[in-house]
Order: sequence, then C-alpha cells, then structure tokens
Amino acid sequence: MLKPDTTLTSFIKQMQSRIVEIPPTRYVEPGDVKCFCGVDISYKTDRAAAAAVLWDIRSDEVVETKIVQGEPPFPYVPGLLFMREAPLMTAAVKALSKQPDLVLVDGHGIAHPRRAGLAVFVGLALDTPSIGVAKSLLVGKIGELKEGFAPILLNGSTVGFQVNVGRRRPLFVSPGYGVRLESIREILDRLGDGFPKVLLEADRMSRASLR
DNA sequence: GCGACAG
DNA sequence: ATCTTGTCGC
Repeated sequence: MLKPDTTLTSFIKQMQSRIVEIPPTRYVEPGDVKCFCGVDISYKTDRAAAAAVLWDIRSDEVVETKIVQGEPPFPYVPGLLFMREAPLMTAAVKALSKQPDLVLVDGHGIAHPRRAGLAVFVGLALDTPSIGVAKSLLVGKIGELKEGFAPILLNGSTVGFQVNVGRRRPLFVSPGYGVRLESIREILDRLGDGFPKVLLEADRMSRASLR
C-alpha cells in the first residue's frame, strides 16, 4: 500500500485536530457498564480481520464474537492509525446482535499528538463510550506512579495512565469517547487484572479467522 | 536538521 | 501488524 502524499495527510490531520471540539452525547457512568466489548485487528498480506468480542460483566464470559474481513483501506502511518483500522473495527461492533455499553480498543484514545487516537474515532463513529488500551506509548511522558497508576503527561495535562500490572509489560490506557479521565480507574477495576481478557480474545479470534 | 513514531 | 525456532523460565 502506497504512502499518502503530504497534501492528503496534512488535510486528514487538520480534520483530526478538530474532532476534539465535538462534545460526546453523554459520559458513561462506570456503574452502568454491564456489557462491554473488545476490538482488535489482525493482518495477513492483503487481508485484514477485525474481531469484536462481547463480554458480560455479571457472568464474566464471552457472549458473542463477530469477525469482519476486508482489504486494509489505508497504510499504517503513525498518528493516523484510525484511517487504517477504524472502519473495520466499527463494522465488527455493529455486527454484534447486542450493542455494548463500552468499547475497549487496541490502541490509544486521547494519549495522541492531536488527542484523537483510534479509540476516539471508534467511539465517536458508534456513539458509544470507548477506552483505548495500548501496549506501548505513542506520545507524552510518564509522571509519578501512584497506586499502580502513573499519569501520561502531554503539554502539561494528564491524557491517560500507564497501568503497571505485576511483572508484565505495563498498559497505556486513555479515554476514547464519552469517558471521563476520572472514570478510567473505576472502569478498569471492573475488567479484572492485566491486559483485558476481552482484548486478548479479540486478538486470538481475528488472527484465527485469517487461517 | 534529527529522532520518534499506537498497530 | 507481520516475517520466524528454539529456548529460558514458571
């Protein structure tokens, strides 16, 4: 896939910078999250597969899984991951027979150069609260660790947290759409420890569908 | 100008 | 993300 020219990338970045001006329809209350889903994408040459895994908090188990495959519509460009993954991800979530109260996305939310990472777009497109969960840092610096959480600082403000989970690699969590920074901790506590199982499952399923 | 750079 | 075998460790 060819790299888009500078005119196109700068235009996309301009529009991306402005989505932060769109206020969410509502902010989710951590206690209202009964059902959530995780979405991830895997690739195989010219094929991409997005998996949406619906999880019920009460039963603590997978409720449903949907896979949507297609051609990657855009190359990987740091900061513009949403152009490559958001379309298939949102399609996979929409394919679920029941819509989740919250979506966990493999990637960053507002912990992004323009505060508009993949998770922001997926949540906005679905008009559903979302949170970004990444395995590595894209921007910002890590602040002082406090109770397992260390703030991701960007231009003087906190845009997310580095979550230390035992001796494993830390997670980088940030709000996507319709989730307050202050709600992140409480929501995360309801999802169990370590890298969210629902995202591990989405990774397994999307990869398996390409074989 | 140079290095960094989610998946 | 993906290409790839064995290997160190719990």
